[in-house]
Amino acid sequence: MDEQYHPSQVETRAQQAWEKARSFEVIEEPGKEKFYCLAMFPYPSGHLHMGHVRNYTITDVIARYQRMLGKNVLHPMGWDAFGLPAENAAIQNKTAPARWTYSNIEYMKGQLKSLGFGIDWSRELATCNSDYYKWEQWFFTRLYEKGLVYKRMALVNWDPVDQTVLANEQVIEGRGWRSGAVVERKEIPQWFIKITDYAEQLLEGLDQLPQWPEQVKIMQRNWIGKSRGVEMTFDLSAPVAGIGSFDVYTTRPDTLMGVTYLSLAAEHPISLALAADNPQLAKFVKACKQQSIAEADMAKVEKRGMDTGLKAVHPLSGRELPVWVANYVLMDYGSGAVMAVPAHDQRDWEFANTYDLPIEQVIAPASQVQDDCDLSHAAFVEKGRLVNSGEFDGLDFDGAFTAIAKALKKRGKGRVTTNFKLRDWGVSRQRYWGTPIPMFNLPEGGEIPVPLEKLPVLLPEDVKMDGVHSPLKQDLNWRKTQIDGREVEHETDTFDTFMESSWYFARFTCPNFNDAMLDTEAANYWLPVDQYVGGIEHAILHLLYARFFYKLMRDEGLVKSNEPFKRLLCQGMVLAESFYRETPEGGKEWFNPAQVDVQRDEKGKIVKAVLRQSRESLTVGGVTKMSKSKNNGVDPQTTVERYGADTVRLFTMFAAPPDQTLEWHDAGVEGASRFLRRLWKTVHSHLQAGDAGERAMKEQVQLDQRQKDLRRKTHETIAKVSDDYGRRQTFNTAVAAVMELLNDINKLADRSNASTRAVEREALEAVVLLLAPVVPHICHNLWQVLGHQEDVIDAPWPNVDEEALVRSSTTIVVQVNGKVRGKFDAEVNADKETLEKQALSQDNVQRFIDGKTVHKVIVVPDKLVNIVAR
RNA sequence: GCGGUCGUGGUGAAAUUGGUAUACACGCCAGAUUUAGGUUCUGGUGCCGCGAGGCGUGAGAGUUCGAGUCUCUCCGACCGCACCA
Repeated sequence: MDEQYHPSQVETRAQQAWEKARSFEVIEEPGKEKFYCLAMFPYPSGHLHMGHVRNYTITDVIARYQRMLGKNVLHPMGWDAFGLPAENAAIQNKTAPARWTYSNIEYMKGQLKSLGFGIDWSRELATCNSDYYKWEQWFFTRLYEKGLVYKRMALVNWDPVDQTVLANEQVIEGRGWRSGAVVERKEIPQWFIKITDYAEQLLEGLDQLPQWPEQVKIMQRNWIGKSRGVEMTFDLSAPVAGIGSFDVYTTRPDTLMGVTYLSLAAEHPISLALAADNPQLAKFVKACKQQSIAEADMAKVEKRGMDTGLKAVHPLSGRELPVWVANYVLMDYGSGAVMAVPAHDQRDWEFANTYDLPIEQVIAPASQVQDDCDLSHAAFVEKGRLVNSGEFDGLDFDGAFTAIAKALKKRGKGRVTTNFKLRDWGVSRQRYWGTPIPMFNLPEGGEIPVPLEKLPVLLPEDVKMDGVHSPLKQDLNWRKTQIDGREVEHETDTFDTFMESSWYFARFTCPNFNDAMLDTEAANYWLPVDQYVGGIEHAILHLLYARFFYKLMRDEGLVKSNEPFKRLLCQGMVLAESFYRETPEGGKEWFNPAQVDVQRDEKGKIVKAVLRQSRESLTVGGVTKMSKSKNNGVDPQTTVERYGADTVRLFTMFAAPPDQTLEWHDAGVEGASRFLRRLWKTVHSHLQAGDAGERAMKEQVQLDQRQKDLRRKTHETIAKVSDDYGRRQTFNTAVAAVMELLNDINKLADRSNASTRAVEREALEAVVLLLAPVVPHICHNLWQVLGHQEDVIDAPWPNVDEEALVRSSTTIVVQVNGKVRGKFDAEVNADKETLEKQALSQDNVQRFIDGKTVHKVIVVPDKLVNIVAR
């Protein structure tokens, strides 16, 4: 064994061994317990970033741990290869999106291999491959046949100069990112999948996921947003363009008598009809349309509106109420019309104050005797007791809900409904680099799905991008085709890329199956995924769509279970310190942490940061998410080359619990590297000392106290680390526990007799086994030099020797009035009376209860005695 | 705006079921080895105080024998919001 630890040699050796033995390729073994461990597959952007490294280190640790527990572990990897960045990069680099994507995949695959992830590369897939998207297209046509797909008009961001649709991301402060033109909302025909048909199931399914983080389940519940309310009809006092009424939905029918006006979306048919011969209103409608379709922007925008002059009839009171057009109502949500109760809704309250609309109180606080409440500063939004509501006065929320719904129903003006905030999934994208939507458009209007024998609808890969239009839409040859002798046109829109990421985990079970979307035998062996790991940013959309798709596949008979991901872990972001200097123009020039030296005071606090080369002083910009704009990204490749993959993996797992943010610090990486060197050195010295003393262990030599203590520490650590990997998934505390054990081994540092060496051998082997999932390369080598034939990846996980854990005595803490005043050793399981007596006999305890009366003594066995004295 | 999360030493963090606050590591200080520096090793390191002791988990209140942990109010930071993935 080499005395020095050389990471690159050690890592090459281990990686070659795994490659040669195809260690991570797995097949279905019906007799063996399976474990499907999945990381969210990466978008092939060009380079791995630290977020990827963190994600795949977590799944690799879990996968390797489960393998050592004896399971048949599937840990696959693939590429979420369609998407917007490829189109942008293609324009910039004057190449095709396909070429750019494939070369990125090639490079990033090499990076993943250099990190030593135990991945079954035989199952690799890329979603831009037609073998993959063919089945997605087929599945869409099946959904069409089942009536789960429909086409309707829906809003997009429209760039009037480039004449193209923009993603929300491409709209910067209301303008197109390339043209700079003010972006407009536009309605165009788009395909939708009826996720709302599954809203109830998606909601109920969350209750069957005890191993999901509570916060994710809460967010999904809120997103689905099930509510019970009343849908009602407001008649217009005079019909407009043949429209005599419109519908609104409310969860607060108890406030119905307080409605003082109604608001319509700019795109509402009534708004449009009125705008046709009202130039002022037309101007306002146009202004409303120059607004982002992103909900966050909608919420922040200044609320504006315009009175249409039209009146609507209150369904119960018969009062005529003004109808407004408002910029905060969107046609795509609900019915595109809302009733306004300024007294009891904050948004309506603000709007009413701006435009001097009446505010009429109809709810009084339930706790108060008098009816009035102060509405001069804010709306009263709590539920309470009805006032100023005629026959409904005095009712509480539930009573009013029932009574008002009944009254509306009697007049044929409303009904109680269950509503979901969840909206159907719009899957049409007017872009090139995606899965072509498998539909034929008929010349006379309407469409037919592309039959299976004509699938896949291939996306041409050899294309030129002009930066504005989709090559698909430009290519008339591609568009024109025939079916059954009829001239038809291919749909030129492509799918939302969430489509591909909604079922890739199922395809990993049979990536090369050509006869169907899934090989049901393989799929039902591996699925559901036992452990899914990915960023919290996917907590809602991706995870909801994937759950939905899984239920669709179940109903198609492709999979048998109801939920795709049994256990979920959402990892935190990776952050780094940022540094900048002010430029003469008043901007900020950001410098990468790798170019910066920091100076500290005697307490260790950072006082100054300077540019290493010029010694120019910089401003510390704070710890933020690694990003291009702040130039604070740390390149995984450079770090691996400098320290080795094991050091990077160790630091990543040690620096923070997986679900929290992780701050990247080179000093911390140094520490991880130091620990691995110390581990290597300890094993080396241990082997140098001679015979491991296995005979001593076998012959059950009587151990002295120090040896017993180390054995106990060894087995306590095995228990702790197993719990941390398996149940708690706190890898940082697992690593810390192993560090403690290694510290204890080195403290003992007595290799003079065989029985001590035997205890030390047991401890060191435990260290190597326990760390093998985190730092597999060094452990692969150390396991060999410790004399084992089998690879450490195939070694069984160590067992806890319960006998080694037994303690004869334990430390009892003594408190007086909750403050620690002493400690003593006591026998394990000592009875309460003994502990109380011993605690009271302590000198320091006597000092603190002197002159006081002991009122009560609380004894927590084997832990603590608290004396309450006054 | 709505929904969610998080605030503990100089820093990353630990404290798992309400029971010793700060494990493990970084940084810093001192010493040893080497000595060009670094590496390596040993010891110290929450704050105030000479000490006994007091204070201390974003701020404030509450429940409890006992609160980092539970409850309420406030402040701050971060994530998502349906066409970035």
